[in-house]
Amino acid sequence: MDAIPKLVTDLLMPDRDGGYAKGYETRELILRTALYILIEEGYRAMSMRRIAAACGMRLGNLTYHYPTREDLVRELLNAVISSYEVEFGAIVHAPGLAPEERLTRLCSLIIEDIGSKKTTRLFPELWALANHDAFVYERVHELYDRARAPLVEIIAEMRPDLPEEARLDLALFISASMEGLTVFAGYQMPFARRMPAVEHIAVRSFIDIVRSFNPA
Amino acid sequence: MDAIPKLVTDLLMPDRDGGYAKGYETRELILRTALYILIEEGYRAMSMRRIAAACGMRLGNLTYHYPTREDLVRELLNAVISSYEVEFGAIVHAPGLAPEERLTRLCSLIIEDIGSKKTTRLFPELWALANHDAFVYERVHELYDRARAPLVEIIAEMRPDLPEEARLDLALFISASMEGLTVFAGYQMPFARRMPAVEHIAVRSFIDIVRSFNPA
DNA sequence: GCATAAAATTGTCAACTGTCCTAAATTGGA
DNA sequence: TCCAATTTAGGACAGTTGACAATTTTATGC
Repeated sequence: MDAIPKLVTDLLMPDRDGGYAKGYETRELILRTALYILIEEGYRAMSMRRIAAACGMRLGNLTYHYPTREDLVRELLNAVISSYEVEFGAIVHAPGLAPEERLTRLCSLIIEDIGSKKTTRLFPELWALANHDAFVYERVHELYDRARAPLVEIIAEMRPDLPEEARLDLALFISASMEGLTVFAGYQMPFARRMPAVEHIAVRSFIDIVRSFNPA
Repeated sequence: MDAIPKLVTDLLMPDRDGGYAKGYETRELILRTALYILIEEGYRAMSMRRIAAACGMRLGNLTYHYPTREDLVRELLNAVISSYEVEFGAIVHAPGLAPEERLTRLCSLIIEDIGSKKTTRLFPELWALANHDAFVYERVHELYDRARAPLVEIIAEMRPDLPEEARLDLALFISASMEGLTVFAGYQMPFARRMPAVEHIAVRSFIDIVRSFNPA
């Protein structure tokens, strides 16, 4: 298999404040394992015992590091979402390139990530959780806010004539449009093979609408 | 509150084959209650006891009608998804209308449904479940296949010059694009208020890309 | 190396889960 | 009206869950 560019680091752990290095490594193992189970088997299967067993440790040790399940889930989502935020924060502003070209590259990057197993499996779980958990809701939409920022910037360059609200609406549409591909052309989805063609349509469509949109 | 047009019947129960009317009503109550819990509290909260309690019946009665939880989930998804299929099957082919106008109406209808509480809450659950359950996967994508059919028809009218594959790709993009709005502008989502503006952008964008797309 | 903080083990707890079984009550057709 | 099929109640079961406490083992700065 060819080397697939890893777009997003799996987890961004919070800084170690006190404690031994061993404990820090253990917490990272725990969250990484929990993420693995979440992706492979779903949220329902991600029980404390299941995580501990998959880590090769005892339940008591897991509850030592994460006293409650809620603590663990919170930290897991923080770590996962933070890693996505870092990724999108690192998106280059590629000076000198035409805004259309930058829009194309940005969308390609996002769509490529959507096609990865991790993102295809993880985000539907997050969307479902967000509907019944205020913390997840906040954290997920905070991520999307940041992910839209570079989009808004490019749109502003292409359409300085537009009011800010219209730019936000355009960015929102483009972002939502790409996220929607997850369910249809994401990893092992029925139209995963059509992703390149659909990506082409999407990017063309995005450029067209940004160019031509009139909020009247 | 104004009367909100109900786009989709909650549930489409399978025909009664034998048994008393009472039992049929009970099964409908069970599925309706299960759906309510799924929407309000999520899949994890939808336990057999929780459903029975919310129905005001004993657990034994519930397991009489649905011996296993898997049976219940299966029947629930069948009933829910069937009701969506019926809805999309009933979409009028509105003869005499220009294809652009029919595309606009169809998209408006779908987006309006996406803004409903039921759809906004239910579908992310289905997407998450589909990632770990082959039955849900099949059933959900069967629904989407049917939902795309009228879209493909309209596109075919607008672009008889295009090869069938390109039409499917266009329909896929349009469908996915709308579904993606769920997470951002669905019921009680952060940009629910922007839905009308985003809908306008979406429809304009869809018409443009169908009109201008060149698969070369 | 030693003392101490940190980490990991082990066992327990009540609550909850899905499934199953038997007996009582109800339904609706003959 | 009566009776058999159907529906409901009620209880029991083993297994799982998250949380917790007491104990032992390990890591690390001095």
